[in-house]
Amino acid sequence: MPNIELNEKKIQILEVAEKLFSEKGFEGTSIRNIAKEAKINIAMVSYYFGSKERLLESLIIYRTSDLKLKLENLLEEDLEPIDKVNKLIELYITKINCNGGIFRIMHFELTSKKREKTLNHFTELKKGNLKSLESIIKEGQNKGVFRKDVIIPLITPTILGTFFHFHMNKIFFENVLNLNTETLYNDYIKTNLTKHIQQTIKALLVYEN
Amino acid sequence: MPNIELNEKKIQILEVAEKLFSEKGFEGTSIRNIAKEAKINIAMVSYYFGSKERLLESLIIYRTSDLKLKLENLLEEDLEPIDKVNKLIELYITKINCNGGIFRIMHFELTSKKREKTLNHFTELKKGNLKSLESIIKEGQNKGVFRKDVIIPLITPTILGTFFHFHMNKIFFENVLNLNTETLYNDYIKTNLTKHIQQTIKALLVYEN
DNA sequence: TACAAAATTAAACAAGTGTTTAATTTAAAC
DNA sequence: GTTTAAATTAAACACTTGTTTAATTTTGTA
Repeated sequence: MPNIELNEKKIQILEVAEKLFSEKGFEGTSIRNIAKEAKINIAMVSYYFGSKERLLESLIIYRTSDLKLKLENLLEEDLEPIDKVNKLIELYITKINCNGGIFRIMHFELTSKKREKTLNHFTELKKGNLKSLESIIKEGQNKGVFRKDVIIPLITPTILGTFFHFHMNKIFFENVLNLNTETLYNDYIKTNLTKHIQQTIKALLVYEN
Repeated sequence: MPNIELNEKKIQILEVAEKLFSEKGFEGTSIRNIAKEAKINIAMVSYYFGSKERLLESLIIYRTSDLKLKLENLLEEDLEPIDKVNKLIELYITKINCNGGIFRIMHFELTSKKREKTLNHFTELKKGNLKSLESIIKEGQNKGVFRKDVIIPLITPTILGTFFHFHMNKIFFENVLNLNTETLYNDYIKTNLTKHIQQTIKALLVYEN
């Protein structure tokens, strides 16, 4: 196995792997599939990454490394709490939407009992994200603009879950909402779905029963 | 291949398959895994269901057949729209939660490009569910208790997505929320998570901006 | 008891899996 | 130009995959 850093070739392999994993799942994608699509020899995956499992690990780190940073920057900005929440939602969606399909893989494959060890990096990421969200919400609660009886850890499932569920039922929603082209579908996410989630979270945070 | 109806043995196989599929994914589970766990010969799966793919199909039909009925019954009940929505949420969660892990499989595996053909039954189910939800919401809108600018098809992603996302990150939330036993975890879903979703949807539906 | 259908089995099938090997080519350094 | 390390390759490795076969056992019926 060569140097641990990512070179051009490794990135090329990662991106092909991401595409195939997101289309056919981790188990459903063979190294030969990846090699063929990336036009490399099947031995190169083991040569560069060590194993298929470690390829997945590299992919996750490759894709998630800058999200943490962006979230932390958001905390420092001079914005009202509700605007921070809206920006956080937007950040999540654009980030996830721009990155091939890795988040779909994470959402899925990383929860299976088989892959508990690969989970570590992902768990740390999630804990960090939750902390960022927590500080925003608490700021809003202290300012008296957010209600205090919301369960903060359950807000992320609502944000991400809504998005993922929409994404996972792509074919269904393309059909129901008449999103015939890829552009229409992506625009719908960028505008309507994002707005729906923001509207939902805002209502949850400020609505007095 | 014998009779198409389900006998005791077929159900036993279905339930083992459900367990393993939900733990390790469809591709990650072999017929030999299923056969061993169900204590049957590996040929029996092909004998009873024809193929692994058709086994999955049978499993989905087996698990979803009564959900449609229960939803339609809910429509007929004499309840306020918001109570119907709350009951619908509760129905979804208990139904999904009681059924091993098939919904997790559906959520995932049925969205991959590989399995488009198996999708049909599932798509019909989703369309029916959406219609039921739509009629409840519109009733509320006509009565003037629900706002009229919500995008109805996006409500299901928020309900189910929140639940699934929580479920998929089980290990993470067990950790964060100190749900050390299986009972604690299930109770949390039954009470707090359900309430969170109901609270969220209610806020979305009645909150005036 | 005898017969036929259904259920069950072990074995084999061909194809695909991730990984390793050892040989060869390419690139870089001296 | 020679030497050394890295990159790339085809072939083989042992193993698992879903499915089928053909033989055997079990079950139900007349």
